[in-house]
Amino acid sequence: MTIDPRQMSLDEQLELLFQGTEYGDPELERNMRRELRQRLEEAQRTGRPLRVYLGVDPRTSDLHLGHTVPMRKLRQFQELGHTAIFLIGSFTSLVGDPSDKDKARKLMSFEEVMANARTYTEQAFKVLDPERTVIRYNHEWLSKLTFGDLIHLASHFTVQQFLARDNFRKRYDKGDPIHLHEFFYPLMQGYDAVALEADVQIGGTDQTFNIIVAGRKLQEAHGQRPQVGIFLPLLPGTDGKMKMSKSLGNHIPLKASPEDMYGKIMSVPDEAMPLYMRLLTRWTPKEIAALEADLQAGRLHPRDLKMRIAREVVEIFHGPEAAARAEAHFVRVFQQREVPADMPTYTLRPGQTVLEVLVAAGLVQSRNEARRLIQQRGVRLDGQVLDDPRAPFPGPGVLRVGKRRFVRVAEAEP
RNA sequence: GGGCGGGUACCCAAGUGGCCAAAGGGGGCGGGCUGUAAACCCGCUGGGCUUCGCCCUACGGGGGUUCGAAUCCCUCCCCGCCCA
Repeated sequence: MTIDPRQMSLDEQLELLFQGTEYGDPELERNMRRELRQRLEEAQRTGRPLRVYLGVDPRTSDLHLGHTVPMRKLRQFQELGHTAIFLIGSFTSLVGDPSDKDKARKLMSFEEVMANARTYTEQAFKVLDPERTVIRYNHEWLSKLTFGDLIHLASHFTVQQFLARDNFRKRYDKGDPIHLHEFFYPLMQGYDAVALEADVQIGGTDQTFNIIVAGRKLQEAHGQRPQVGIFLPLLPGTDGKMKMSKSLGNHIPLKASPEDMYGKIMSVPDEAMPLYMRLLTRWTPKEIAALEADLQAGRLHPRDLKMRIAREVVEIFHGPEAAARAEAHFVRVFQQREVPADMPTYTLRPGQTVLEVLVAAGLVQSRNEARRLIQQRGVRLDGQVLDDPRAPFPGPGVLRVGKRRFVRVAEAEP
């Protein structure tokens, strides 16, 4: 669905672009709205599209649902005819953004980062329009800065400004280390805006400092008009509380299988569903309000709402057929407690014990783990609990560990 | 550079010679409950084994004292605070 900008008034465009955004400070939001309106108006008048960018740091090998929130905002700009720049933080990743962390991050090697960057770009086009996306890498300019350049950039800021950021503040107050190089991160990101001559930068609410304080200031210092910051709420992870991130282990990867993505969404606590609806689905605010009203009135079971959300999200990334299959799988395995349609096969070798099969089939990580699971009655063959690790394996069937680990055990070929 | 305080399992954090494979919390996993892989309750959570117990490896690295060390000593590395 492409939006024809000529069919939307300036104010309608502005409304769309600000939909779902979150600004802690109403003053900031007013200013950003005003500035964006002005730029949209200029773009329309001069025919020069805005340069809108979103940066991601490829510190891990996969994008997750949290990344897609600002990416979809970028997509909206694309659809309104603007230039979308997907910036890979090939250089900033080496340091890691201190914004969302309460501790310093490991330094990474350039090789690691570039390997991750490749997988990022592939995954990014699940959301962005490849025809209208410019991919850039910030090592292109950041690695060329001299020490003198760095000092010049740094001279625009005070230590107090940095220490006023709550994440640095907290670490400072707790006596946790703050490494000097972490202060360079906002400078680097700010310089990205300069190098890209960005009109707009999109980011999560944790990016306020990097975008507003660092980016705008450095652009001004370089004689550019400061960019407009568009901020989106942070998507909570599978724990329902903390920001989704791989390092916290609460992420849902984009490359998860449809079944896995569906299930992971179902495992997110109910309380997080309002945000999931708003940040991940294609539903309009009106539709969301109606669903919430139904939920309130008891006409809609919380689980059913979650299932709809899960299906919608899987559909966005894997298409309608895969989403339907994922839902069927979920109903079958978790509601009806039946075995899934597909599962890996393990071929039995003569004389194997229960314990040996569990290990050999890769269902457990160690023999002790297998013993524990057996003791906890978490191992079943065709529904029968197996309670003796040393017993010979009974025979072919569906071997299940816990709720979601399955292997079809087959008889050895004669 | 000096003084003081620290470095404990996936994370946070107790423990200051044996009762410590190490309290507690989080996370993860298993079970129960549930028309949710939600919430809630119970349990488990280093590896190996001939498993009411035994062996190995583990409390920043290395070395030592001791019948015995996460706990004491030496040394090295790293962090915080104060001073310079």
